[in-house]
Amino acid sequence: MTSQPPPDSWPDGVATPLPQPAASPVRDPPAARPRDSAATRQALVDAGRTLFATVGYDATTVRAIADRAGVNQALLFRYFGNKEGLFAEAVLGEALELLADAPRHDLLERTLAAVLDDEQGHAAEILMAVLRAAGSSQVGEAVRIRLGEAYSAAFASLVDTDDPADAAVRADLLLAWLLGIALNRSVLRAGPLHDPQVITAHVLRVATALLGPPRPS
Amino acid sequence: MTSQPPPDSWPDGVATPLPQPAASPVRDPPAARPRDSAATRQALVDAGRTLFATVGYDATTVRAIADRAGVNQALLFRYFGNKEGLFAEAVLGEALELLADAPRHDLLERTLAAVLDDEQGHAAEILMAVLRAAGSSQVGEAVRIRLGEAYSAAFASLVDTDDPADAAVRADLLLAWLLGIALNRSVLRAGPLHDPQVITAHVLRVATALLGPPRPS
DNA sequence: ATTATCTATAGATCTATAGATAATGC
DNA sequence: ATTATCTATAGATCTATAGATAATGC
Repeated sequence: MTSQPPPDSWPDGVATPLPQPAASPVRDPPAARPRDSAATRQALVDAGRTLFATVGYDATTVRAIADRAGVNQALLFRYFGNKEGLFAEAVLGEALELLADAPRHDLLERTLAAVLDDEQGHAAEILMAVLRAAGSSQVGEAVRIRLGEAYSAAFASLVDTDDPADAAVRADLLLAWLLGIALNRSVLRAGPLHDPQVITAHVLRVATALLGPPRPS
Repeated sequence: MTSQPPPDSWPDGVATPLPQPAASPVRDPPAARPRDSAATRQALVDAGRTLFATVGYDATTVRAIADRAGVNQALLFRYFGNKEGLFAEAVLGEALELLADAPRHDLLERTLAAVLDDEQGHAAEILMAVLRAAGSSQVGEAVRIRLGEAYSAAFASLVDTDDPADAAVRADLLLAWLLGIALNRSVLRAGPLHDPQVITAHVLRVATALLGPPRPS
């Protein structure tokens, strides 16, 4: 209600409006990239992924994406139809590929590492974008559900039980945990969950209690 | 990209635009409530809390709140200054009160119950609104942090350790879990995490592993 | 000639305000 | 006279489109 200084430190590389590469005041128009539709598409996909990951779907504007990509905003519509189209390609498509490529035995470790990756590598960005979109209302449920199911199924294979329903519950509980951790860290940048090693140790330890047989007895 | 039927089933009582009480086509203007600023304020607070809880802060428009409350949208600004002002009062203020009133010994059970409450009682709505706002970018970090710290501190008192930093980490991990569960359930309405009893059992069981001494040995 | 890119703008919101109207309190 | 409520609208976005311009390929 009072001062509320405009968020001076944002999630990541995304400073207040957006720190174009280093905005030296005047320079020749950014090399006037040679006409290259593939590169333009890719630039939009990359910019979109980053922004969706750092500020969420709703708060990411088409113009911000285009600006970050250094291309005209009309091209986003030319190549992806609309904002949702770009999201589907830049985030959902890549998230499914990511999962498809992953070996099962270290799925938890790898996903956790992506969630905890402060340098926000490729995988981490995709995951964050998905997780943040899950909190938003715009992006169609159908898509979220499709993706959720894929991850659910993958995690369910880690659970030590014969009951498929039980496996699904426990897998989703574990995913929910990762989601919560990711969101906590994205908001409270320097909060208690800042240290990846500490988090990993706790999560792996406790996950055995969650995934293992119901009562070790 | 293709059909994407407009979300026919929304989180809760909030159907597509909003199902005014039962919209019988023509009726006398809703009883033309007698002038009552206190009641108007309260109606706005209630409507805001519900909408923030079900569709999130960003996606909740001032007009939607006013419509749901059955009052003119200008009154929202008259009484709360702006959208953030209403959020602060309807959600943050109440969330802090909620916590202040809670006895410590069953804090986890009570919070969990609020998260899992499908009828979306008062406490559940407040909590959901907070949790969803945490995923949004609009609502000031300062506020989220303030609130996060309050809950963090409360949960930290549950942890069985002498190291305050360790207690904070584990408390936040538990909170993160509740946050993730809440979001999962708000999105995947009928997903694996639909049964409160099952969830409660798992969470309470596993929480002992998280909160208890590092290695029971 | 084809295709990538840009300009300009329509059209739909959405927050917020200024100022008029109407109901109470005295 | 005070105060609650409503009307009307400014001003800022934001998504999306139509159509012009300019760079390549032949």
